[in-house]
Amino acid sequence: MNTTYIELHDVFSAIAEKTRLRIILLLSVSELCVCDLTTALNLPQSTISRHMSRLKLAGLVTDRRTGKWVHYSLNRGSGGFAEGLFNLMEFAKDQEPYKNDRERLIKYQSTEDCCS
Amino acid sequence: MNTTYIELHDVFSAIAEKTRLRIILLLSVSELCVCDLTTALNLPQSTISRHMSRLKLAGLVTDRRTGKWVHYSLNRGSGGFAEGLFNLMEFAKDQEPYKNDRERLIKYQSTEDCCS
DNA sequence: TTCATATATCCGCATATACGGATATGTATT
DNA sequence: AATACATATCCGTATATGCGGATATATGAA
Repeated sequence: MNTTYIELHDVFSAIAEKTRLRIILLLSVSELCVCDLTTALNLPQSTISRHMSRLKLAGLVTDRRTGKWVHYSLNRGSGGFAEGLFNLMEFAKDQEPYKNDRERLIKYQSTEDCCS
Repeated sequence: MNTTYIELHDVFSAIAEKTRLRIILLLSVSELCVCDLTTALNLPQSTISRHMSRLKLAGLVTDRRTGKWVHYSLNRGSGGFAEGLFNLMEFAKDQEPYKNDRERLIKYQSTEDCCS
């Protein structure tokens, strides 16, 4: 009985929040750590961390610890549902605020480097 | 400037509610009027009507008036995004409470007939 | 062990939204 | 017009959830 039983409501309510949508759209580009997201979205660390925990619980992201840093990435290939959602959302990647978020992240990553 | 601009958050927050999910899964079987949904879900009419208005605003359903009755159906083929969502959700149709809702609706439709 | 840094969790507050009875609107029918 | 029925909207209440500073935990360096 270890089959992952997906509840539509759990997944959709995890996605139905503006900040978490921004996070997902950023993660669709590359794996990121909490400090990356904090900078790109200009939000307190506790806010980001809380959202990541929610996304993880819904099975939408996975985390990987490397020393002090925790790297999050989209949980692709986990059976198809989450993957299907991510693909559907792609069309919005050049809308705001997603496009701006991506640019801010790239600019930041090219200068500083929180998780070296 | 009449191109329908889809906001991810609007659509997902419309879907991320338990009753509205049940409504969408029922509509994926057939077009229904408010009285059908009220019976199948055993909820007050005002509750159903309010949810329908929300789903319509998000572009997920369309309505069609016939006399006193308003028939709602899924807004398929409206560009792909909503359609894609509906297809993704199909996998859950035999989970509860969706399966039970469907059976209750069918049983009711075979006896009474609110919208004749 | 002590300190610094990254992340997670706690907690009180503010806000958004679902609820459902009451009421309004719309559409026949007589 | 008066009535009946289906649906939509209003409104006060209850609940869920996001917020962010404070604090706890985890890891590595000195």
